[in-house]
Amino acid sequence: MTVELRQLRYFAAVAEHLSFSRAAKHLNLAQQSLSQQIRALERGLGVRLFDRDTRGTRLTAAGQAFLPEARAVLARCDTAVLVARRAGRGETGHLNVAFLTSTANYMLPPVVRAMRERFPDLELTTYDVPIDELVAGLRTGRFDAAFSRPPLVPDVATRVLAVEPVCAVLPAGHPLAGRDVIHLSDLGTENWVLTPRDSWPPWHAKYDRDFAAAGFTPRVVQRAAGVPNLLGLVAAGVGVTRLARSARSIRRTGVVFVPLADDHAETVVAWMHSHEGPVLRNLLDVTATLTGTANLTSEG
Amino acid sequence: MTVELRQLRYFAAVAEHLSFSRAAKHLNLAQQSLSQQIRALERGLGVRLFDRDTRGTRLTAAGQAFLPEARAVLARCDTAVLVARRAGRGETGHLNVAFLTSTANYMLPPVVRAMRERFPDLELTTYDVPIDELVAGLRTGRFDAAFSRPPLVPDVATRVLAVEPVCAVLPAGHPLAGRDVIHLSDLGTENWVLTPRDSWPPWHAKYDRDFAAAGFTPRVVQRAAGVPNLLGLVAAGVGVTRLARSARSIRRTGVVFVPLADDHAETVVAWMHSHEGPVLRNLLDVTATLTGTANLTSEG
DNA sequence: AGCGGTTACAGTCTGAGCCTGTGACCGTTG
DNA sequence: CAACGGTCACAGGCTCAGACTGTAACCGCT
Repeated sequence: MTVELRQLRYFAAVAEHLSFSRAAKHLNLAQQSLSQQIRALERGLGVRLFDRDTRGTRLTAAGQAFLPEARAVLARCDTAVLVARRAGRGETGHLNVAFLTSTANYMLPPVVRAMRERFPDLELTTYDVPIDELVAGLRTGRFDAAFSRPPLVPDVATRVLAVEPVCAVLPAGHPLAGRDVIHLSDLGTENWVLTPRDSWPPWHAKYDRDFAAAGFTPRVVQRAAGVPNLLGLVAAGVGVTRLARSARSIRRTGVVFVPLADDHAETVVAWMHSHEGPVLRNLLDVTATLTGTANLTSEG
Repeated sequence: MTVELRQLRYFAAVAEHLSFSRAAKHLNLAQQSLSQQIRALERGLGVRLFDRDTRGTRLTAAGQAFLPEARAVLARCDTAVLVARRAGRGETGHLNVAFLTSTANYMLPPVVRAMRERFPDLELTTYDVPIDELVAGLRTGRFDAAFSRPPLVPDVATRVLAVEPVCAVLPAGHPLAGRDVIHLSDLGTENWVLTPRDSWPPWHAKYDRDFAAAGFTPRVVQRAAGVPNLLGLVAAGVGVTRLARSARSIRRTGVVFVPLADDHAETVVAWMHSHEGPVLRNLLDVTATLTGTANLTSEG
């Protein structure tokens, strides 16, 4: 037979009280049962741990050597249980989180700050990626979660965190730059700069529907990947574009953001239902808390 | 319910094989029993450790966190068992050993060397003490064992390790210095130097019997505690004395050792039966081995 | 001698740990 | 699409370990 933790607890109690009777009371056990368990432990080890007679109980030298060891085993097991329970609650472990480049500047700081405060022992790794890599990463499990615009694919779960106006982005000095709000149809005759069609087809499909509803097909004179590049082209007078208002913080010169009537952009947290675990649930809880207490898109 | 080592072993096996069926075979257990035990562990912890379906078994994040902890507990327990067993065999622990001053020079080196070789993890402390302190130390438990002349008291157990001639110790140039052997009665008219009567009464009682059997009462002109002091007095011509031959190594000038007919001195290991333990038994075994392989009194 | 305390032995009972049998599910094969 | 072989989990049964109570043996105190 092998040693069991129950026996180590019994042994440590007898060693502490130097009395089977008192230890048994402490353990809520009959003294006879305790005596039996200690004898079984001694038989199992092949070592006498206590000298005892009707006057009392004393540790043998082997018992004295074994006591700190037994206590260390018990303490180590308590630690193991704690580690398991904390991991089970998602308080420890690892989380890989992707940020769509255009949302990273205003989403990453509050999310990372809040997660570090709530779960200081959680290891959080963040990635700044374009949309196609983001969705692929979620699907393969490389990313546990992502902050993005809605990817518009059925297998990725999302929850909206923030909604903000979509703006026409015009070169400084543009005739419409001073308006409080304009309609997409007002830009039917402008040159446009947009991201590559293959950068994320579901989004371009939506753009096509939006322009058709406005009654025109945009004259795309240049394509560029990434919001900073689009902003540069607009500032250079190459064309206009359409972006969420929070993109204003990326470039502040040479461009003007004018809200488009009836158009909004959502920021979402995205994940795969099939890859859920306690750490991810904690992240979702934290982001739910964030949306109730702060205007996320104004930061950056 | 609390966690038991058996469950940790089962958990580690399933984690290693990533299969209940294979782990059960490895553990010589029915797969159904293993499944039950793991579920009981998960209920006890309140944490799911494995994801499983008909395709296979995978560790959850909590399971991954728990695995090294579980293995550490099992390893720590193996260590505890080893510590207990080694202590039970007397391979570790502490031993306090006293040496009668006059036997230390030739007994201490081989005893300490042999014990250190046989039990490198045993902590050995040696003391150089006079006979009264030596016996008192055995009785109180301060010393676990002692090397000495026979203390001639009934409650101290002894085992003879060596026997050597007893010699008359004469000043250099003494008329009897050139003899091969003399009788105690030859020294009836000499001045004598001896240790104080109260240094160890049982020994002086024996000295009295020895002198009476030789037919005289020694004229003790000086008393001195300790063999080196006695030798100095003999060298100074103050008187003669009687010592074991091994005392020759303490002082080599001004004195001559002439064997006394029919007189021998024993060197013993001494201990209290009521204070026995595995470490002491090991020491006794080691000393028994020493006496069979070396002439102890010739060293020093 | 009686009492109160200690630990250990003996007999009994209950439930935990193991067994076997089998169900439900999944992937592969013919 | 049915049969097969593999997986893990449920159900029922059996044995014995761990708990109980009762009591013996021993020791120190009064």
